[in-house]
Amino acid sequence: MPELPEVETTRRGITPYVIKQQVQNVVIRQASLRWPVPLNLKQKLKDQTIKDIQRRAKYLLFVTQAGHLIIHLGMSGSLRMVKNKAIPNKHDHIDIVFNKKTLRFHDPRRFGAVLWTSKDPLQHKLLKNLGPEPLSEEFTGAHLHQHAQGKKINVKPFIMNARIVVGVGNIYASESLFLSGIHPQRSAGRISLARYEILAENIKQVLTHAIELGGTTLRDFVREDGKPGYFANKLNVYNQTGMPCPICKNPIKVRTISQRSSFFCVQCQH
DNA sequence: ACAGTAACCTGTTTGC
DNA sequence: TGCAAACAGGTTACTG
Repeated sequence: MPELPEVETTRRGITPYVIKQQVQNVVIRQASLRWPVPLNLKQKLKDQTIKDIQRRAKYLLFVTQAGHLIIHLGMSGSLRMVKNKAIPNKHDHIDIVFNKKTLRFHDPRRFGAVLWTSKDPLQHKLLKNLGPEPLSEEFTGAHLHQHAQGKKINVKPFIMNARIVVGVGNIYASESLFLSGIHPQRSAGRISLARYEILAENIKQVLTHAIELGGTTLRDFVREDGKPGYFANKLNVYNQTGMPCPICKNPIKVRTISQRSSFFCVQCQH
């Protein structure tokens, strides 16, 4: 479900409710997620105070004195603040209970992850090989161009590779390629530096815009308060098969590239 | 090193 | 209408 804007929207939404709050209890109803939820999570988290919530790629990092709680939402995960007495629904796998409210992790497909580390979270196996944040100065067209040299992979899966740049998922990959006039199946190694500079800029723009609108709700993404994000109204090509291209009015096409649906305009993208 | 594919899991949509 | 196949916002792990 969530790409970077949805994870960032979640982070901003829940932060006011959990910052400086002490964990009263941890309830694990389902420990079988993408990786097993640590059996000692309750023991680690209980009585800890959440100092901050940071984000690296699509991982949320809950900072405490004793270590970091790492949460990834996978394809269908969401975090919501609920009343402490709220009765759990199906797929409400984990509760982090605070004094006033409860943070509830919901994830039907269970591709998400809830982990704990006492060490530097950035050195965690899942985080240490990640590429730059797309909204950082480190991420540039030159960065993309440099890493694309000699690569035959299609540019769409290339920009979705978290070792190259993090946070660009299936929606925003299609959207940023459209804005850049680049065909999703062009070989990554055969794109000029000038075009990569345009692409990097468009990735930043589209992610920033999506964050401002609270992310994209296609089916079940909800913010911490249960409301949707409004970027779905702004999509140019994603999920727009057959609709007129906003630029040339030709119908938008869909094609499977690297096992993912890709949406584009044959007229405007080369 | 790289490219392509299968896998993890459940719910919803699509097509016959 | 019913049933089965296809598909869904992510990422790792395996294959050749």
